[in-house]
Amino acid sequence: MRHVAALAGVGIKTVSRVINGEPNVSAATTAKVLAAARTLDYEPDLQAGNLRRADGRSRTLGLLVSSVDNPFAGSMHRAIEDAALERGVAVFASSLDDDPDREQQAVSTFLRRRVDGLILTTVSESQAYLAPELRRGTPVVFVDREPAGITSDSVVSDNAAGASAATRHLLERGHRRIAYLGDRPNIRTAQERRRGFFDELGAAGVPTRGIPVIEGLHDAESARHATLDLFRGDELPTAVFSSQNLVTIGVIRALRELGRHRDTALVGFDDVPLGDLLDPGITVIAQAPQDIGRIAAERIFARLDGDTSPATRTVVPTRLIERGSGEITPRPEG
Amino acid sequence: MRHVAALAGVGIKTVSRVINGEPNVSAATTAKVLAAARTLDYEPDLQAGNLRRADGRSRTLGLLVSSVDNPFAGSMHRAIEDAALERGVAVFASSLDDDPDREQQAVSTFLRRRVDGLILTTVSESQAYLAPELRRGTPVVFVDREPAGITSDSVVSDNAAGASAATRHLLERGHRRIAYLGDRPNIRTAQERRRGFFDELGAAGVPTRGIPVIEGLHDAESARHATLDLFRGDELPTAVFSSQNLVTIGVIRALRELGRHRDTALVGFDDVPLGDLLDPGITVIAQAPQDIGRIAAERIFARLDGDTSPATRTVVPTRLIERGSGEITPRPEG
DNA sequence: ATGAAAGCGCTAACAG
DNA sequence: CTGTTAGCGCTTTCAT
Repeated sequence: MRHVAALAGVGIKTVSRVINGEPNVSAATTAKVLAAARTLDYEPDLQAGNLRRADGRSRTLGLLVSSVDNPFAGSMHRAIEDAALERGVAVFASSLDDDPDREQQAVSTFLRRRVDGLILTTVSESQAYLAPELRRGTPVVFVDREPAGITSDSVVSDNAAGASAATRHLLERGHRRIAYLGDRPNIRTAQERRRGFFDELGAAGVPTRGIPVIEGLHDAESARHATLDLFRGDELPTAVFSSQNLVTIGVIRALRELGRHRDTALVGFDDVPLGDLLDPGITVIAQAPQDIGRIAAERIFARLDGDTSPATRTVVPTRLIERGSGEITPRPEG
Repeated sequence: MRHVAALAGVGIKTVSRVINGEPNVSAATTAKVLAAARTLDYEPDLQAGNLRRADGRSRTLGLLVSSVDNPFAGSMHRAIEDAALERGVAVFASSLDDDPDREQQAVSTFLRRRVDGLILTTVSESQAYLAPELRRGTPVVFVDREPAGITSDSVVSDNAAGASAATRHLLERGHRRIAYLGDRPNIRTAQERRRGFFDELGAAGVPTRGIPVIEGLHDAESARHATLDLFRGDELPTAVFSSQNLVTIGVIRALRELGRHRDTALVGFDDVPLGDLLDPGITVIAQAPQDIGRIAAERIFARLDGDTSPATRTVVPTRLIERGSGEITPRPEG
């Protein structure tokens, strides 16, 4: 900046004014400065500026997700990025791999970089460690999973209602032996889905004793194995509810291997890529990751713009998409 | 930091030493400082430190891809993030949507934030605008697409060889009327794939006059329409080569609608999610986005570590995965 | 082993 | 309209 000022033959502050488009600079001076900046390939240093700037904002956001390599996270990320771009805000992303230690480390890393806000899919038991930062005024929005041990804005799918809808869908088609294949039970989202499932069975008066429940599934392979095991017993389920997209994929693989994909109903929570092209098509409770991301970004920016109202909890509805697998009726013999 | 120093009753520099783990601080002092930092919830400001730090590094990388909401980009992103994490480097990601203006804007934004290096899937005709930055010593690695108008490290798939392999695969099964459905022809990657396709036809002595070629396809919908149009004519192709994953998806949809997915062969460039579960399974030329990302990150860090050897061009091999759609033989009548 | 002073590139506050 | 001075939070250099 000094160099530009020297080359343009003006004061350093004038350069600052031109770069930031502040008023009260003559057109001639502006032109001179711009020319000098161009010949020197000058790029202003945003970080240095933010050090002194009144609002102290870095125009930066931190996003923590299970993995950036995951369709759900990717959609959310994209929506957040688009909202951020409009405000000249850049986004850091970090993958957590369901590791609580990594969550705290990543949060700390972002805080050191003075992100203006944090959007996170938490994986730790409690996010109380964020309290001091929150008190300091850094907005934090929880997406997909609600916070524990702390109060802050959250944007989540209607997990219980979605799971209920899926279960009802299967019950209405006559299924009674519906297997529940779930994620790790310490994840609140998984608990909600489980609750929705059992509440609906209860409402229908279906005894839950005989219901096969397998939990702790975290990827397609473990879900595949669990499904294969499940079908080794007698009293086979006539339908499966899977609580997460990777689990759904594992179930699909297993049912195919067993040759049971045409006579066993399946409804999965969260959409599956190309689910409409499979045979049968996969009936799912689709979430709206784009909406979740967009709303989360809106919350962050509202907070940054001074909104100090109490923490909000936004529930984004899910949608049942019938594609075939969920409309299979029970085998006559059970 | 001043506050911490005051609370601990030491000089500000001592705090700096403790935080950065520098030697020559007594254990007692270290403990005092750490305690003070904890009670004040102190997080060092990385940006402020970098302002004065000798190497002037921000420990930050910029990644530019078509869209963070895209399986290929997601895999690459993840691999880069993992490599960066080991070195305490955070990653900014930005989606370009094939918009050259957006590319330059995003690059500029990242430069202003003083990223230590840039990894980009370029969409502009020429990247000559990066020359000054390159001269200044910022490493730039091009991924998936090679640079034009500038020389720098690049990591790309073997596009021509992959397309050749796909074409050979179809020729060997007796196909002669193979339709080519391609991306925008101004993309170098698309050109390479096209070249591989026609080279292989030429090598086999197949006349290229009658070969249906449709280009300029950028998403699944446009590809679907193009395929539907293609099958409205007479002299239907017996096989299709699609040059990109979204195009492949569009072709699959169209073939299904036409009821031709079992008698028309299809090989797609780039893998398709769940391609193994479709019926028929989708034969593809799979790329290795994780490898590309990993190698790109390695290049960046090697440059940052002082490697000044000439620009390298790393070609990552592709792999033909047979799943059924590519092994369909021509209809008897043609 | 510790601290004081200077300065990184910039913006804020206040002159001229 | 333009320039000067101070200082953001930290690291460097040099002294103690």
